[in-house]
Amino acid sequence: MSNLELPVLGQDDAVACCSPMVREPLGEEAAADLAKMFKALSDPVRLRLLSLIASHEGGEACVCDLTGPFDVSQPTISHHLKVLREAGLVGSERRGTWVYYWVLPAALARLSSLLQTPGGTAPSLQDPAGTAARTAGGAR
Amino acid sequence: MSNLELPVLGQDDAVACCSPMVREPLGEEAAADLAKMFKALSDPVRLRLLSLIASHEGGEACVCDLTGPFDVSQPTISHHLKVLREAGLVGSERRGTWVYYWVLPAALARLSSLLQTPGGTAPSLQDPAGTAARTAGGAR
DNA sequence: GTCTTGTTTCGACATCCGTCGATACAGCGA
DNA sequence: TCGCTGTATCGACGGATGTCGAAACAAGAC
Repeated sequence: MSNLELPVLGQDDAVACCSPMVREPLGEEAAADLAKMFKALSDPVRLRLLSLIASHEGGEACVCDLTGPFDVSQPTISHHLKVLREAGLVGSERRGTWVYYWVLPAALARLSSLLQTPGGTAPSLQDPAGTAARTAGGAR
Repeated sequence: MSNLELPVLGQDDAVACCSPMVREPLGEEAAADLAKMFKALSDPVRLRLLSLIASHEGGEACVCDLTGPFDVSQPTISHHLKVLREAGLVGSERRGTWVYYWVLPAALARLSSLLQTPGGTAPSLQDPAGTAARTAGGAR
Protein backbone atom coordinates (compact mmCIF):
# COMPACT_ATOMS: atom_id res chain seq x y z
CA MET A 1 0.00 0.00 0.00
CA SER A 2 2.47 2.57 -1.13
CA ASN A 3 5.34 3.11 -3.50
CA LEU A 4 3.18 2.55 -6.49
CA GLU A 5 4.87 4.68 -9.01
CA LEU A 6 7.96 6.10 -7.50
CA PRO A 7 10.97 4.09 -6.54
CA VAL A 8 11.01 3.99 -2.81
CA LEU A 9 14.36 5.12 -1.70
CA GLY A 10 16.52 3.33 0.71
CA GLN A 11 15.29 -0.19 0.50
CA ASP A 12 18.32 -2.12 -0.51
CA ASP A 13 19.72 0.09 -3.17
CA ALA A 14 21.84 2.80 -1.80
CA VAL A 15 19.68 5.80 -1.09
CA ALA A 16 19.45 7.77 -4.26
CA CYS A 17 19.66 11.24 -2.94
CA CYS A 18 16.77 12.67 -2.89
CA SER A 19 14.48 14.96 -4.72
CA PRO A 20 13.87 16.95 -1.60
CA MET A 21 10.37 18.24 -1.27
CA VAL A 22 11.72 21.70 -1.76
CA ARG A 23 12.47 20.94 -5.37
CA GLU A 24 9.16 19.70 -6.65
CA PRO A 25 5.71 19.06 -5.21
CA LEU A 26 5.16 15.71 -3.59
CA GLY A 27 2.73 13.39 -5.29
CA GLU A 28 -0.30 12.15 -3.42
CA GLU A 29 1.00 8.66 -2.99
CA ALA A 30 4.48 9.68 -2.02
CA ALA A 31 3.01 12.06 0.53
CA ALA A 32 0.78 9.36 1.99
CA ASP A 33 3.71 7.00 2.24
CA LEU A 34 6.00 9.53 3.87
CA ALA A 35 3.29 10.75 6.21
CA LYS A 36 3.11 7.28 7.72
CA MET A 37 6.79 7.42 8.58
CA PHE A 38 6.52 10.89 10.04
CA LYS A 39 3.49 9.79 12.00
CA ALA A 40 5.58 7.09 13.57
CA LEU A 41 8.00 9.81 14.66
CA SER A 42 5.26 12.09 15.94
CA ASP A 43 5.11 10.66 19.45
CA PRO A 44 7.67 11.62 22.10
CA VAL A 45 7.87 8.09 23.44
CA ARG A 46 8.56 6.66 20.01
CA LEU A 47 11.12 9.33 19.27
CA ARG A 48 12.95 8.50 22.46
CA LEU A 49 12.65 4.79 21.81
CA LEU A 50 14.17 5.21 18.38
CA SER A 51 16.96 7.31 19.75
CA LEU A 52 17.53 4.87 22.59
CA ILE A 53 17.79 1.99 20.16
CA ALA A 54 20.04 3.85 17.75
CA SER A 55 22.41 5.04 20.42
CA HIS A 56 22.53 1.76 22.27
CA GLU A 57 25.81 -0.04 22.19
CA GLY A 58 25.97 -2.38 19.25
CA GLY A 59 23.27 -0.43 17.48
CA GLU A 60 20.54 -2.62 18.84
CA ALA A 61 18.63 -2.96 22.07
CA CYS A 62 16.59 -5.59 23.84
CA VAL A 63 13.05 -4.65 24.80
CA CYS A 64 14.12 -5.16 28.37
CA ASP A 65 16.54 -2.25 27.92
CA LEU A 66 13.75 -0.03 26.66
CA THR A 67 11.04 -0.34 29.25
CA GLY A 68 13.03 1.13 32.10
CA PRO A 69 13.45 4.76 31.03
CA PHE A 70 9.74 5.35 30.47
CA ASP A 71 6.75 5.98 32.68
CA VAL A 72 4.38 4.03 30.50
CA SER A 73 3.53 0.38 30.86
CA GLN A 74 5.38 -2.38 29.12
CA PRO A 75 2.51 -3.22 26.74
CA THR A 76 2.51 0.39 25.68
CA ILE A 77 6.21 0.21 24.85
CA SER A 78 5.54 -2.92 22.86
CA HIS A 79 2.80 -1.10 20.99
CA HIS A 80 5.09 1.78 20.12
CA LEU A 81 7.79 -0.58 18.95
CA LYS A 82 5.26 -2.22 16.69
CA VAL A 83 4.36 1.16 15.21
CA LEU A 84 8.02 1.90 14.53
CA ARG A 85 8.47 -1.51 12.98
CA GLU A 86 5.43 -1.24 10.74
CA ALA A 87 6.61 2.17 9.60
CA GLY A 88 9.82 0.54 8.43
CA LEU A 89 12.01 2.50 10.79
CA VAL A 90 13.30 -0.38 12.86
CA GLY A 91 13.83 -4.09 12.46
CA SER A 92 13.44 -6.73 15.12
CA GLU A 93 14.42 -10.27 15.86
CA ARG A 94 13.84 -12.71 18.66
CA ARG A 95 16.95 -14.32 20.09
CA GLY A 96 16.08 -16.84 22.72
CA THR A 97 14.08 -15.18 25.45
CA TRP A 98 14.73 -11.64 24.32
CA VAL A 99 13.62 -9.57 21.35
CA TYR A 100 16.09 -7.12 19.87
CA TYR A 101 15.35 -3.99 17.88
CA TRP A 102 17.65 -2.00 15.64
CA VAL A 103 17.26 1.08 13.50
CA LEU A 104 17.06 0.84 9.72
CA PRO A 105 19.39 3.68 8.71
CA ALA A 106 18.15 3.82 5.14
CA ALA A 107 14.67 4.78 6.30
CA LEU A 108 15.98 7.61 8.45
CA ALA A 109 18.20 8.74 5.62
CA ARG A 110 15.25 8.84 3.26
CA LEU A 111 13.39 11.19 5.54
CA SER A 112 16.48 13.20 6.28
CA SER A 113 17.27 13.80 2.64
CA LEU A 114 13.68 14.71 1.92
CA LEU A 115 13.85 17.52 4.41
CA GLN A 116 17.14 18.85 3.22
CA THR A 117 17.09 22.36 1.95
CA PRO A 118 18.94 23.02 -1.29
CA GLY A 119 21.74 24.81 0.50
CA GLY A 120 22.83 21.71 2.32
CA THR A 121 22.32 20.02 5.62
CA ALA A 122 22.97 22.96 7.85
CA PRO A 123 21.77 25.78 5.68
CA SER A 124 23.06 29.24 6.20
CA LEU A 125 19.42 30.18 6.17
CA GLN A 126 19.51 30.19 2.42
CA ASP A 127 17.12 32.67 1.04
CA PRO A 128 14.57 31.59 -1.53
CA ALA A 129 13.44 35.01 -2.70
CA GLY A 130 14.96 37.76 -0.69
CA THR A 131 12.89 36.74 2.27
CA ALA A 132 15.70 36.47 4.74
CA ALA A 133 14.31 39.03 7.10
CA ARG A 134 11.04 37.18 7.40
CA THR A 135 12.78 33.89 7.79
CA ALA A 136 14.16 34.95 11.11
CA GLY A 137 11.10 36.46 12.64
CA GLY A 138 8.20 34.61 11.14
CA ALA A 139 5.02 36.60 10.89
CA ARG A 140 2.19 35.43 12.97
CA MET B 1 7.18 25.17 26.46
CA SER B 2 10.28 23.52 25.24
CA ASN B 3 13.98 24.08 24.77
CA LEU B 4 14.56 24.37 28.46
CA GLU B 5 17.94 22.88 28.74
CA LEU B 6 19.22 22.24 25.31
CA PRO B 7 19.92 24.90 22.77
CA VAL B 8 17.21 24.63 20.19
CA LEU B 9 18.85 24.42 16.87
CA GLY B 10 18.02 26.56 13.96
CA GLN B 11 16.40 29.56 15.52
CA ASP B 12 18.52 32.39 14.32
CA ASP B 13 21.94 31.03 14.90
CA ALA B 14 23.12 28.96 12.05
CA VAL B 15 22.04 25.40 12.63
CA ALA B 16 24.63 23.85 14.83
CA CYS B 17 24.84 20.44 13.36
CA CYS B 18 23.34 18.30 15.19
CA SER B 19 23.74 15.64 17.77
CA PRO B 20 21.69 13.24 15.72
CA MET B 21 19.48 10.98 17.74
CA VAL B 22 21.67 8.13 16.72
CA ARG B 23 24.48 9.47 18.86
CA GLU B 24 22.81 9.88 22.22
CA PRO B 25 19.35 9.33 23.66
CA LEU B 26 16.92 12.19 23.30
CA GLY B 27 15.80 13.89 26.48
CA GLU B 28 12.15 14.01 27.37
CA GLU B 29 11.74 17.66 26.58
CA ALA B 30 13.67 17.55 23.34
CA ALA B 31 11.60 14.58 22.28
CA ALA B 32 8.34 16.35 23.08
CA ASP B 33 9.46 19.40 21.16
CA LEU B 34 10.56 17.46 18.12
CA ALA B 35 7.50 15.25 18.19
CA LYS B 36 5.36 18.32 17.63
CA MET B 37 7.25 19.12 14.46
CA PHE B 38 7.06 15.58 13.20
CA LYS B 39 3.36 15.53 14.01
CA ALA B 40 2.92 18.52 11.76
CA LEU B 41 4.53 16.47 9.01
CA SER B 42 2.48 13.38 9.71
CA ASP B 43 -0.44 14.28 7.50
CA PRO B 44 -0.32 13.77 3.72
CA VAL B 45 -2.10 17.03 3.03
CA ARG B 46 0.32 19.01 5.17
CA LEU B 47 3.29 17.27 3.60
CA ARG B 48 2.05 18.21 0.16
CA LEU B 49 1.26 21.73 1.29
CA LEU B 50 4.75 22.17 2.61
CA SER B 51 6.26 20.79 -0.54
CA LEU B 52 3.99 22.94 -2.67
CA ILE B 53 5.02 26.04 -0.78
CA ALA B 54 8.70 25.19 -0.85
CA SER B 55 8.78 24.40 -4.52
CA HIS B 56 6.66 27.36 -5.54
CA GLU B 57 8.41 30.01 -7.54
CA GLY B 58 9.86 32.64 -5.29
CA GLY B 59 9.84 30.22 -2.37
CA GLU B 60 6.46 31.38 -1.20
CA ALA B 61 2.87 30.77 -2.13
CA CYS B 62 -0.44 32.48 -1.70
CA VAL B 63 -3.21 30.47 -0.04
CA CYS B 64 -5.11 30.84 -3.27
CA ASP B 65 -2.36 28.78 -4.94
CA LEU B 66 -2.74 26.06 -2.34
CA THR B 67 -6.42 25.30 -2.25
CA GLY B 68 -6.68 24.15 -5.83
CA PRO B 69 -4.61 20.96 -5.83
CA PHE B 70 -6.51 19.39 -2.94
CA ASP B 71 -9.85 17.70 -2.52
CA VAL B 72 -10.43 19.13 0.91
CA SER B 73 -12.29 22.31 1.72
CA GLN B 74 -10.73 25.72 2.11
CA PRO B 75 -11.21 25.82 5.90
CA THR B 76 -9.36 22.53 6.10
CA ILE B 77 -6.43 23.92 4.14
CA SER B 78 -6.42 26.92 6.42
CA HIS B 79 -6.38 24.61 9.42
CA HIS B 80 -3.43 22.65 8.07
CA LEU B 81 -1.51 25.82 7.33
CA LYS B 82 -2.08 26.90 10.89
CA VAL B 83 -0.70 23.61 12.15
CA LEU B 84 2.41 24.04 10.01
CA ARG B 85 2.80 27.60 11.20
CA GLU B 86 2.42 26.73 14.88
CA ALA B 87 4.95 23.96 14.47
CA GLY B 88 7.44 26.54 13.28
CA LEU B 89 7.80 25.03 9.85
CA VAL B 90 6.41 27.89 7.81
CA GLY B 91 5.99 31.63 8.15
CA SER B 92 3.14 33.72 6.83
CA GLU B 93 2.27 37.30 6.06
CA ARG B 94 -0.74 39.11 4.74
CA ARG B 95 -0.14 41.33 1.74
CA GLY B 96 -3.25 43.15 0.77
CA THR B 97 -5.96 40.72 0.01
CA TRP B 98 -3.76 37.65 -0.03
CA VAL B 99 -1.84 35.73 2.59
CA TYR B 100 1.51 34.26 1.65
CA TYR B 101 3.30 31.32 3.22
CA TRP B 102 6.93 30.33 2.99
CA VAL B 103 9.02 27.53 4.44
CA LEU B 104 11.43 28.16 7.30
CA PRO B 105 14.47 26.22 6.09
CA ALA B 106 16.15 26.15 9.46
CA ALA B 107 13.32 24.12 10.92
CA LEU B 108 13.49 21.55 8.15
CA ALA B 109 17.24 21.43 8.49
CA ARG B 110 16.95 20.79 12.20
CA LEU B 111 14.81 17.73 11.60
CA SER B 112 16.91 16.62 8.70
CA SER B 113 20.11 16.70 10.66
CA LEU B 114 18.50 14.92 13.56
CA LEU B 115 17.67 11.98 11.34
CA GLN B 116 21.06 11.78 9.75
CA THR B 117 22.90 8.59 10.31
CA PRO B 118 26.53 8.85 11.28
CA GLY B 119 27.70 7.69 7.89
CA GLY B 120 26.24 10.69 6.18
CA THR B 121 23.13 11.63 4.29
CA ALA B 122 22.95 8.64 2.04
CA PRO B 123 24.38 5.96 4.25
CA SER B 124 25.97 2.93 2.75
CA LEU B 125 23.75 1.03 5.14
CA GLN B 126 26.37 1.43 7.76
CA ASP B 127 26.48 -1.58 9.93
CA PRO B 128 26.28 -1.03 13.66
CA ALA B 129 27.22 -4.49 14.84
CA GLY B 130 27.50 -6.93 12.02
CA THR B 131 23.80 -6.77 11.46
CA ALA B 132 23.90 -5.99 7.78
CA ALA B 133 21.95 -9.02 6.72
CA ARG B 134 19.07 -8.18 8.99
CA THR B 135 19.10 -4.58 7.96
CA ALA B 136 17.96 -5.54 4.50
CA GLY B 137 15.26 -7.97 5.42
CA GLY B 138 13.72 -6.71 8.58
CA ALA B 139 12.33 -9.42 10.80
CA ARG B 140 8.68 -9.38 11.53
C1' DG C 1 5.84 -31.54 32.54
C1' DT C 2 5.58 -27.37 35.01
C1' DC C 3 7.13 -22.97 36.52
C1' DT C 4 9.14 -18.50 35.53
C1' DT C 5 10.41 -14.64 32.85
C1' DG C 6 10.12 -11.77 28.68
C1' DT C 7 7.12 -10.07 25.08
C1' DT C 8 2.95 -9.50 22.36
C1' DT C 9 -1.99 -9.32 21.67
C1' DC C 10 -6.65 -8.16 23.11
C1' DG C 11 -10.51 -5.11 24.64
C1' DA C 12 -11.80 -1.04 26.58
C1' DC C 13 -11.64 3.74 27.35
C1' DA C 14 -10.63 8.73 26.97
C1' DT C 15 -8.62 11.96 24.17
C1' DC C 16 -6.91 13.85 19.97
C1' DC C 17 -7.33 14.92 15.04
C1' DG C 18 -9.10 15.77 10.25
C1' DT C 19 -12.98 17.19 8.10
C1' DC C 20 -17.04 19.81 7.13
C1' DG C 21 -20.55 23.85 6.69
C1' DA C 22 -21.60 28.16 8.59
C1' DT C 23 -19.94 32.32 9.83
C1' DA C 24 -16.78 36.13 10.88
C1' DC C 25 -13.01 39.04 9.54
C1' DA C 26 -9.82 41.78 6.21
C1' DG C 27 -8.98 44.53 2.07
C1' DC C 28 -10.08 46.24 -2.20
C1' DG C 29 -12.95 48.51 -5.69
C1' DA C 30 -17.20 50.66 -7.29
C1' DT D 1 -20.84 53.08 2.03
C1' DC D 2 -21.67 48.83 0.11
C1' DG D 3 -20.59 44.68 -1.98
C1' DC D 4 -17.17 41.30 -3.34
C1' DT D 5 -13.36 38.21 -2.85
C1' DG D 6 -9.89 35.90 -0.03
C1' DT D 7 -8.83 33.88 4.38
C1' DA D 8 -9.52 32.47 9.25
C1' DT D 9 -12.35 30.87 13.11
C1' DC D 10 -16.14 28.24 15.21
C1' DG D 11 -18.74 24.23 16.49
C1' DA D 12 -19.84 19.63 15.47
C1' DC D 13 -19.02 14.97 14.13
C1' DG D 14 -16.74 10.49 13.24
C1' DG D 15 -12.65 8.02 13.19
C1' DA D 16 -7.87 7.39 14.70
C1' DT D 17 -4.53 7.07 18.55
C1' DG D 18 -2.23 6.41 23.24
C1' DT D 19 -2.89 4.20 27.30
C1' DC D 20 -4.09 0.61 30.52
C1' DG D 21 -4.92 -4.19 32.76
C1' DA D 22 -5.72 -8.88 31.62
C1' DA D 23 -4.52 -12.60 29.15
C1' DA D 24 -2.00 -15.29 25.62
C1' DC D 25 2.27 -16.77 23.67
C1' DA D 26 7.49 -18.04 23.52
C1' DA D 27 11.59 -19.85 25.39
C1' DG D 28 14.45 -21.45 28.86
C1' DA D 29 15.10 -23.57 33.79
C1' DC D 30 13.93 -26.79 37.23
